[in-house]
Amino acid sequence: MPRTPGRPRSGIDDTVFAATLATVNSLGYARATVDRIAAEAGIAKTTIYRRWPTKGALITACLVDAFGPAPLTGTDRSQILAAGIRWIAAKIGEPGIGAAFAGVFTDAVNDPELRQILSAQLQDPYRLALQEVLNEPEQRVLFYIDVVVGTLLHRLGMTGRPMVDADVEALVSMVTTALNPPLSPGGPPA
Amino acid sequence: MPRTPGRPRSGIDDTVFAATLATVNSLGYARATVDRIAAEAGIAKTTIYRRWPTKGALITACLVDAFGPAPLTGTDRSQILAAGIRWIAAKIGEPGIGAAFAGVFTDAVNDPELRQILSAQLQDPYRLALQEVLNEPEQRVLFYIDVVVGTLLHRLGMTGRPMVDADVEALVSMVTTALNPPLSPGGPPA
DNA sequence: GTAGTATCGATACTTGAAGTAGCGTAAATC
DNA sequence: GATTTACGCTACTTCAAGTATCGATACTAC
Repeated sequence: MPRTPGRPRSGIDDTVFAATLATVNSLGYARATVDRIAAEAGIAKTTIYRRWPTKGALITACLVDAFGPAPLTGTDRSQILAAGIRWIAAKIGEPGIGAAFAGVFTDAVNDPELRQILSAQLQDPYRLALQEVLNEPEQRVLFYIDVVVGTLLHRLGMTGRPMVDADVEALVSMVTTALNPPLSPGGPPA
Repeated sequence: MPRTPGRPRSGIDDTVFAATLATVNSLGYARATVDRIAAEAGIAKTTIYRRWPTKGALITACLVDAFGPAPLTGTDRSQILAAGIRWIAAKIGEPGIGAAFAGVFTDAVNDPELRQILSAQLQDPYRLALQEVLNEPEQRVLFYIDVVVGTLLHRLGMTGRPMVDADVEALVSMVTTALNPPLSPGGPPA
């Protein structure tokens, strides 16, 4: 296994990710500057910028690492979707992750390049997996993602606290009902 | 009608609000600096800071002015809620308003003071009106607001474009179904 | 060993935006 | 006219993102 010459990169990615979440958790997203994250990780700020081009890219990579693969398990489509909703709700509730997610989303609103990074690296893998397992068209899956993630982030953003389990279950019920609409006495919806 | 001595404030609030939306619409929220908004309005930046303590407070006041009262009309609760959803979706689709809304919301995530302003001045009036007209408890109405506003903002944030009518109708259907759950063959939900 | 290459740490710097201070001036009341 | 309050203007402070540079370090190739 021939390696390229030069000093190899030290394995500090995990250290930086942990420092990022810890800093965001203790200081909030706005005060989690790259300087402070670097200090928390015990490395130089310039080292961070050699690996990730912008702060948004760093946070996105951190979230991709923190989320990992979605456990889309269940015996039918409703159960699979419900598992996915409970999983993302729990992740957003973990210390630092929710605030980092909301922060980078917020930054992406007016930054098309970051939006691209966020969409491609964070949303698309889960969207594609959901399309496969639910056998639903892209537009429909994107709608479910808007509903679930938007709701969870709005709650976190307006209250500062993650959504409580009872409301998560209401969300599960609402979305799974939309996925498999019940036949109503007046006939099925057009 | 006795007036206090001193030079009266000139009636520039509407001019500033219009300049704010115009600037946000043409440049995006991030580049809509207070300097540029002041220039667009043809006044000094210091005049803006004499009226609103922070940029977030300015944007919030601008949104309160732009939204106005919600038209919660209809013959039953579902129709009233549907009218409210279509109204806020249309408002968020207007040029500048959606971007300004997403921007302040984003800023509020890590700014408790701004969150307070946003909650008290923008959300609470509509929440209270909804509680009255829907005859639902506060927690339930807050959940609906999270779902509707969160979904609309997530779509705008991830795509840069407001939600199309077909998806707004899917949202209406989903939320009104949750408001008045249909009796399913397996029995009503606990 | 030496040469070459790529990374790290450290310091300093540029840029841009939020918010503040101070001052002269304009428009009102008394 | 005296007082009071708001405006325009310029300059300033503060902070964070991102960049530039340079010496030191850790590896490969010979």
